[in-house]
Amino acid sequence: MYRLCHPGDGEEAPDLPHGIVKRKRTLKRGETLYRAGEPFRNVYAIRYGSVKTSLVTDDGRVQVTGFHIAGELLGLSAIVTGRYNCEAKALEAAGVCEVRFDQFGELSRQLPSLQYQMLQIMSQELLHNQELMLLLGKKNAKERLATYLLNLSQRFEKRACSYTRFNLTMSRSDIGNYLGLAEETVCRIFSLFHEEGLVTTRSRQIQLNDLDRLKAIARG
Amino acid sequence: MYRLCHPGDGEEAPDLPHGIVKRKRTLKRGETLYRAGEPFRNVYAIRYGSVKTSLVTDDGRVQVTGFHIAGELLGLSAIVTGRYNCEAKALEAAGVCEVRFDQFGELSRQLPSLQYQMLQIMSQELLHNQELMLLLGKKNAKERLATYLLNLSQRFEKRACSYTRFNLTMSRSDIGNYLGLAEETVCRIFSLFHEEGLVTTRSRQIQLNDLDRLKAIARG
DNA sequence: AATTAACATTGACATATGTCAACCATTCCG
DNA sequence: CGGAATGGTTGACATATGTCAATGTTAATT
Repeated sequence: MYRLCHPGDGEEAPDLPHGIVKRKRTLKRGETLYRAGEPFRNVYAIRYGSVKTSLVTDDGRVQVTGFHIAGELLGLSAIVTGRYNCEAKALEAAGVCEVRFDQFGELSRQLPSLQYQMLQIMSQELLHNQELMLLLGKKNAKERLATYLLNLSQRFEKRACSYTRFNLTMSRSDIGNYLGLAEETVCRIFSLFHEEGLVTTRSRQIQLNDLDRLKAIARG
Repeated sequence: MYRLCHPGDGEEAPDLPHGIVKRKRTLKRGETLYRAGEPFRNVYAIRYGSVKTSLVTDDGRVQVTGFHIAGELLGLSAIVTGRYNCEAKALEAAGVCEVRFDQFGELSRQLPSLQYQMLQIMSQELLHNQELMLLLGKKNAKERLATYLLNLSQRFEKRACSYTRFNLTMSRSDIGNYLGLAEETVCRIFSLFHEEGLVTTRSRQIQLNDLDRLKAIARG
């Protein structure tokens, strides 16, 4: 499978012409990659670390729209308006490849598979969004959190990371915000899952002890 | 702007080679265009009428994921898996252009703008999904319904239809389902808006009497 | 290492919205 | 046209989750 940028420890990805097209960039925890309203120039492939994206409404409410980890692509929803509609912020030290979008047309003539790949990525994101709609529209708090944990788990699995034990780089408040729940509700459900032996949490470290039961909960 | 298929009364769109690439199809009210799990072969451009898409969970819960009107494109989230993940059903008599997806690669070599167009459309959809996340995650019932009505209004406006007076082709139950609300709640809010003179409803006909105030409500 | 700030947890209580039920209005179809 | 089916409305009441507040814990900073 074609990759815009290989996630990993920092070796240069061989797929694209060097230099012009992509540029590496590192972010400290809390640093902003782009803000809502800024002109759209680049998409970003995450090499390592994690990034959250969020929208702000006129009246100041915030909606976290996603958490993104190594191998994922950021900024695609900005294509249509030419401006980023959300802001992207590093949740921990992170590295990204900056890919200039205005060179995409050119690039995909040289590399026809890129076009196909792009459709795949965007389609994947649409699919994910639909699952999220289901979560936000129809699931209760337990189901939401279980679904969330399993989704993270799967994404780590794809990236050859441990999928039963990982670090939640986002705060409870971020999780709640993303899932349409209050921070306190997230805490309570974590405690509940902990009591029932489903997960073991120590601060932001989490271990999933019973994937099957979690799946059953996620389904309802 | 390039169009896959011109919405309207049925004249053949001149943009694409006839025949091979696209085929017209008409649907009666309630008829299914595709079902979840079916192999993905086509995307569909709606020429007239309206279509709803919905997901079903293992335990039988349904989530309406969208309502689609003339000029909009259906099926893009199926690209990545090769199967439709939701089902699409006509809300009223409708006409669509069927566009074979396996000819897209070929086609966009002939018509380079198509590729660009495709990115635009998908990006637009991602953007819309994010607004929906905000709605489902952060807005209360009144805000949701106001947002919904305004969104429909805007889409009709783009298509040169009346944007203050239109027909809701979907049931209250569908609207509620889509917005993460009970059918009864939707009814109550409609009644409330009606009492306050914001809208005039007679069954499924609706007239928006005060867009500005609706906008204020939608924002919170 | 001590101090401070940010984050997490838990309890008590409030409330928006869901659920259940009865009834009314439209639309569909023979 | 009439009767049945589907869809819409309203009320009474239940409840999941939010809000507010107090306290504990972890991480950042000097």
